[in-house]
Amino acid sequence: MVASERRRPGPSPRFTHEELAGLALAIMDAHGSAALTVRRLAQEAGMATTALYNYFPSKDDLLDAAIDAAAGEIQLPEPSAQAWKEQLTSVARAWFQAGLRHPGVARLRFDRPLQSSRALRVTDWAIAVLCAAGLSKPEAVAAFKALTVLTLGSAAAAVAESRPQERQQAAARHASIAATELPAMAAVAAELTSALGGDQAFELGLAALLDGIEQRIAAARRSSQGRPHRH
Amino acid sequence: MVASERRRPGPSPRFTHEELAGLALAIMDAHGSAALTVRRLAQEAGMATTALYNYFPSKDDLLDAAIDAAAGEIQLPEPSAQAWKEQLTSVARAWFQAGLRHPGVARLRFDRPLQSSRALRVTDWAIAVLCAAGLSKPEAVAAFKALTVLTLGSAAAAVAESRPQERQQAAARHASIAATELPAMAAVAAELTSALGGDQAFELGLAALLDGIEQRIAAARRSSQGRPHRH
DNA sequence: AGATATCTACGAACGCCGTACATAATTCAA
DNA sequence: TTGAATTATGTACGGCGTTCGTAGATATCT
Repeated sequence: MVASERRRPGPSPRFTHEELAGLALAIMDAHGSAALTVRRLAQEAGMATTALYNYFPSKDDLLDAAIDAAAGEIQLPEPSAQAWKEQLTSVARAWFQAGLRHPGVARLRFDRPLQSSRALRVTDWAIAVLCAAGLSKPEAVAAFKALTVLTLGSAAAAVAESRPQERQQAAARHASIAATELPAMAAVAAELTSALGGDQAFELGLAALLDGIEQRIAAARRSSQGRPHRH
Repeated sequence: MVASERRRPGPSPRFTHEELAGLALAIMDAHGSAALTVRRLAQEAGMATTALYNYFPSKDDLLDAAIDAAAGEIQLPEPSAQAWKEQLTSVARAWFQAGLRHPGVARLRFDRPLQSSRALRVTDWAIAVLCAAGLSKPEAVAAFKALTVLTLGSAAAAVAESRPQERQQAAARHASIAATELPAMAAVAAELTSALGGDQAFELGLAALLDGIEQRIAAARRSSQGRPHRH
């Protein structure tokens, strides 16, 4: 059974999985996620189209590898129970920025659950921080999921809204909003079109979400200290 | 210029846009968003493939119409400044449930900004509620964006995680987590695999986010009452 | 009524896509 | 040297969104 220590004949591979994943990521970054096709990646790598299937069994696995490469960019500080809020804020910001830097990666979070090893490293860190801050296990898991959804969702939405074509259409629509039918939107039309909407929404959402989580922690601590044993 | 009041010769269309959009939505609901192809929709409608292009100039516009149909299901109460939190909670829940009912629609929020008329109706309502609750215009816009990202992102993530194939893979991965490498995840492995994870994360995130927004409103009110005019 | 303009419906075809398969070329162990 | 294992290549298939030329239906105008 341990006989998998056999030799490895045949020509040596011309690329590593890392190189191909990085190249795929670069194509998506430069030309959008729709531009990443098997044919194009093979061409830019200088190999035949179907040779890619010696590295990845399907395009799906190739995408997973590209996501993993992007997830590797996130730096994680040592968990600290006191500064949990600041730490989660800075890591969420880094995650958000990585989503902006790699358009088309953030939205993949909502197609498939991201389970690559480098992404799990972030998950593990965040859950450790949330548990150390005082959340119960189920609450920590739920809070982490809400944080990733807010972070990567904001990044994906900001990317979608930042495409020039979409910006023009949105601006035109906002300008033509009828005050009689959509009074509230007409009143805030200027804010809707503002350029940094995505970042502001993320920052407000992140701060509010963490404030709300802090309240939950305080409430749980209070109730457990108020009547420590129900007798 | 007003001469566009001409009559309309030619055969009468066999379908309305609403009918086709509803049929497209039904196909996505039953068989997943990938199953909605131009050819399949035409076949189920009993028409030739290319006849669809007499109704929608591209598949993109067809998708917009399907999203619009789903957005029409959301019921909106009369805005009330006192009960803003309860109202936003119930509407966000309805929005989330609609996302679950129509898998593949929620994730489209992160591909394109959703600007259809029936979706804008919800936007208008929510911004009116947030402004009436005491938020400034930019804050109301940012808070609304954060709310939609959390709501539809949670729905999209819950849909992605609920596919049987993904559930199996996730369960297998959680079971094989090495406690030495990912200690926090190993400690909460049971919670990670739990079935209702998506709903719980959404509920916690929604409650925490609204609590955080309430804090902001209270803080703004306090500071404006403390020194009402700066003189 | 007939002619005409305008609309819907259709079928064939184009250029993409992901990928299965058969085959050739390369490299190692025996 | 021989043979097995592995990578690389070219061809081909079915499906996709979409374009285009054309045929049929119908409301208006002469």
